[in-house]
Amino acid sequence: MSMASQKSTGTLRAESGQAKAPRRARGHARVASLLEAAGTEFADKGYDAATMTAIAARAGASIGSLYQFFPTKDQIAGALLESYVNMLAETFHKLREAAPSLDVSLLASRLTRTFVKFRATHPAFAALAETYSDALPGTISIRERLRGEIASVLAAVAPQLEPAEIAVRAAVIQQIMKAAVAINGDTSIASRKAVMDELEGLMRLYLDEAIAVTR
Amino acid sequence: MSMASQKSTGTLRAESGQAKAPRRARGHARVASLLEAAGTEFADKGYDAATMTAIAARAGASIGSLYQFFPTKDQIAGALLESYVNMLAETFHKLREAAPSLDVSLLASRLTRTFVKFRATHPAFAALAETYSDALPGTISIRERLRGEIASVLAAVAPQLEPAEIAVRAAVIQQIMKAAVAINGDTSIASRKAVMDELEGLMRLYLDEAIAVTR
Amino acid sequence: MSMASQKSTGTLRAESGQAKAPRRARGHARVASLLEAAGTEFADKGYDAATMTAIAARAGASIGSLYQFFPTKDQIAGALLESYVNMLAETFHKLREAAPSLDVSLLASRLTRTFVKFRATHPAFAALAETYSDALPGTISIRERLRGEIASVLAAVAPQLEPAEIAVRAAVIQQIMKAAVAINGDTSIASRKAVMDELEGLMRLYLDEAIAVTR
Amino acid sequence: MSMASQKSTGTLRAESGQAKAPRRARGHARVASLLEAAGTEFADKGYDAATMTAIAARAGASIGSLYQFFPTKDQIAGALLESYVNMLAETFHKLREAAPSLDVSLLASRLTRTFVKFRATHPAFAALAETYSDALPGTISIRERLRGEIASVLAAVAPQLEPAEIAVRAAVIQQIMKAAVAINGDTSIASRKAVMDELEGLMRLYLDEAIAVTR
DNA sequence: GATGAATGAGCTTTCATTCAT
DNA sequence: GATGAATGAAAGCTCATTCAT
Repeated sequence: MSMASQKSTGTLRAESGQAKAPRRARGHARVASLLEAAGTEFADKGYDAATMTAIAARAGASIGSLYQFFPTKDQIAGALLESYVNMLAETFHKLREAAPSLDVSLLASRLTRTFVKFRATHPAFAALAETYSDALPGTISIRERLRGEIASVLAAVAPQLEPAEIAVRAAVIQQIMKAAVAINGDTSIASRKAVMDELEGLMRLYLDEAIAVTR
Repeated sequence: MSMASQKSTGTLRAESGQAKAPRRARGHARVASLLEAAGTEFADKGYDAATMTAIAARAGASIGSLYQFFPTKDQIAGALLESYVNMLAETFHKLREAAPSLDVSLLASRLTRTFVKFRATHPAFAALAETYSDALPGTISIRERLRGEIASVLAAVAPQLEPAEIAVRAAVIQQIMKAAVAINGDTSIASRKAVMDELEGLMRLYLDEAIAVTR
Repeated sequence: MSMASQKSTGTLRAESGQAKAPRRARGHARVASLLEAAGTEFADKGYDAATMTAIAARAGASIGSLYQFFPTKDQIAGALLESYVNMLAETFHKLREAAPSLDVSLLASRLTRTFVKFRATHPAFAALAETYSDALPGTISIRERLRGEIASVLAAVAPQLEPAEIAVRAAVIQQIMKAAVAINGDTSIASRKAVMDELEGLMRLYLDEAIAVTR
Repeated sequence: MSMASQKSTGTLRAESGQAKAPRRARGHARVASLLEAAGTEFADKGYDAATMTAIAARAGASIGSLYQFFPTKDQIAGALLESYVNMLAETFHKLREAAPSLDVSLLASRLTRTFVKFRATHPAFAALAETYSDALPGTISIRERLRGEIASVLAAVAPQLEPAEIAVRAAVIQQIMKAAVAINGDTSIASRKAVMDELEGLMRLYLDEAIAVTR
């Protein structure tokens, strides 16, 4: 088992100095194709079972080339995860801007489907987010960061809420979003569509309550 | 990475014939201590990083002895997971029996805390449930089985609901229960207590709606 | 480069818990043959260039078998070195007992040739002693230990000397012994025999002085 | 282990054509800084553990630039070592000129400290000298060359000695000089100062004998 | 049944060296 | 000449599993 195995050590990205940045056009292309390859590999196999060799092979690169830019398995996973989080943050920013002019039920729908859609497009996200679920001490975890984004969307539609109240509700909303992903990926559920609608209804209910709360 | 790694092979518990049952009291004690050792090892390291050698060592047994009872890593994990699921089923059975005489808010509280408590007592459960989240074709997954248990509790308090309706609602309730676990284990949340209460409120709301739906 | 590389880290045998002791006859045989193989490999290639794979191959063992008993390269080197040091200590003990009844020139000869002979019989000793020349903090280095042995021989023939005086002279004697090894192994010296004699003369001179010093 | 590792291959400096000489001032500065960087890297890590990449980095040069001037690791080590040997030769030349007018005890002191001082100023010397201790067939080893220098100093103060006699004594003196380095670097010796003095005394004794021998 | 030795495929990582720009 | 990307053999080490005693 590698040192990077998430539960065997608490260190994780502790030592992960940033992956060496490419300084040439060729390098940029390589990094991009390596990240993409890593994405498919992690999605296919999960973090632990994914191998550096396989990632390099998928990218059509030599193992040495992979290590040139990502000196550890942790680091390529970290880089990938960071890009995912940034994309998600971007999505949330847009949602925050659109939110005030949005019908509550539409907002509920958007929120409920944000993670679901993202996961469909970037299937490695779940595997990595799970592996890197705990933050380093002194760091902000992915979960925490995304919760902050949700909070800012919520603040945009329910400005009258206290920050503490927003934080609590953002945490709940985040869980509903995650639940939607779980449901969506659970092939053992006969009527997934119905459950998804139910979840969306719950989200709407919950948002309504938040918005109406002090009115 | 091991060949047994869940995602790297499609085999999983495929070959898992039942772990050989011990014939004598001596054997039962061994099996029990091996399972316990596996539990702490999996909880500490996660499925992938846990090693058969470490499990045997924790149980004070030799590696050969471990393999006598559990011929693969999969099988000891499977046996452990099964025992956990049985314990949970037992909990749900009790809850189902108590449910009709329970206040809705009390039932909400019980449900919300069932997984939370169980995870506190059996920390390996989460690690294994995650690893073995997907069922073998033709098998029933853990998730599915637990959802069935939840459904039966729900049926006990809302007998007027159609089976399909119950199935959908059970799926949602299961997600709220999982959310509770997530919240409870997320140290990055400032006011975990408040979020837990909020979640319990949501559960109550949802149960109320179910029970009242056609009345 | 390995973490065990002597100069890149100050740690060396720091983490080297003792190599796992064999508990079966077969294991003992294996350990013996592995140590012997390691001896020839280290002698041939030096510590850094020696490979674990080559050691296992020389012993006719699988790489796994080697690691069963010696979990790191450091540890097999350490075990080997320790056995060498013990053999040398034994030699010194015998010399100490014989010393009082020995002619000074004979003692000089014996001392001068002790390391030379040992190195001829155990060619890996030099390579390892060099690599592990620095002691861990709180540990006693090989050099130090052997110096102690020399001191005890000296004390046996010059009992009137103060301990501090003995320590100083033991250090010098040790250097002459090492010099003898160097000379003996230096093929670029035309008249090695003559130089060896010269060195032996120097040793005799130095011993004489020590013995006569306060008489 | 690298292919260049000295003991693993018989090649050594065999292929070491001279490192390409730079044509311009710019190049000279580069070479100088590369050599200096190599010096600190070898001193820090030892020959094996030192990496070409690290040397280039220390010099603020690219790896390609390093290889432009020193096409192999062997060659940069060789060039460095040669510069060291030349410096030492220079020191010996001066000593030879001063020797006739020097008190024997002063000469003893100078000789004893020559290597000690040099090593303090050029800590990589020891690491490299060790690595390249054996000469290529047909070549003259460093040790041999320095022994020649010592011989010429000795000849300056003891002109009546036969060349063969001088060669033998030079070999012994060289060993005492090396012993001084060893003592000086051995932190496990309580009274290093006393041992150094003792060694100097031995050197004086030995020189006296040489000078007086046929007078 | 218990024990612990044996196995070897496979993993992550390193680094001297080469090459295209 | 400088740069940094590319390469891949090879190293140390792990661990599920098998087998002889």
